[in-house]
Amino acid sequence: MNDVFKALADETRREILDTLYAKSGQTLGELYAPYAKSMSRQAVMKHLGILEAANLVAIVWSGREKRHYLNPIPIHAIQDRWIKKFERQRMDALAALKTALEGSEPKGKKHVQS
Amino acid sequence: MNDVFKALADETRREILDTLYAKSGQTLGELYAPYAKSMSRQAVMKHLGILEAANLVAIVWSGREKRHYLNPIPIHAIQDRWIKKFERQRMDALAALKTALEGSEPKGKKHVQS
DNA sequence: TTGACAGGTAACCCTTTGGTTACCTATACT
DNA sequence: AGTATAGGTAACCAAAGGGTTACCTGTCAA
Repeated sequence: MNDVFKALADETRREILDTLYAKSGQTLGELYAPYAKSMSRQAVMKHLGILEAANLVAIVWSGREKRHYLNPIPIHAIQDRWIKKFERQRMDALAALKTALEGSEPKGKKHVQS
Repeated sequence: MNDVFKALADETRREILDTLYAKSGQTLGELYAPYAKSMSRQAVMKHLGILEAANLVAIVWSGREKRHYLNPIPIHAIQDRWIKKFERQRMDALAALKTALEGSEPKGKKHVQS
């Protein structure tokens, strides 16, 4: 799961996933197009390689074309095994935070740092 | 939001959030304890600094002690503004992926790469 | 069969990151 | 007042990251 978090840490890679979300099965050439002015094809290839290694993208070759398919499973795994937990007690945590922030400056003995 | 993804990309930092989830309001010393054998207090401090910068953790000083509180909002934001979308069409994406994988090796003309 | 096209490999470069050590500051305790 | 305690700063380091350029390979179409 660490690979997935690492993969998602990069803006470009998240954009690529968004692009594949909009239309799965795109080739490297197609995925590269939007970045043609900002980075090399090889750079995009590296990003796709990382997404592939994290299993976020599955590859299907057809002839000389490589098609990229979004695999939603790892994202779901993160949602399910990690985020869900924090989501569950969100209000509790917020309440605790609020209380802590409130009770933190009486009588000048304690002080908060924004 | 990029800061949040970056912050979550590190295993240690995710562990720290887990620790704060279990018990919010811990001091640096307390949070450092589990890592005492594997890394320096300063290293843990840096991680906390990154979590703080990403607004995942809020600080309250009381005397010479620094209390760390989990802030669940950024995690919720990621869940809501990013993951939710993928979650929504999960089955569609999986179906498309499955179809692509199936239709990819007839007549030896096409081949799949695991 | 040859050339254009889709993609891959490798070496290299600079910056960021995660960690270290050494030393400093501020609060609390006695 | 003096010392232990909680935390902070700074300089430094090796490795990982994101990118580049140059060149190679495999497939399609004329």
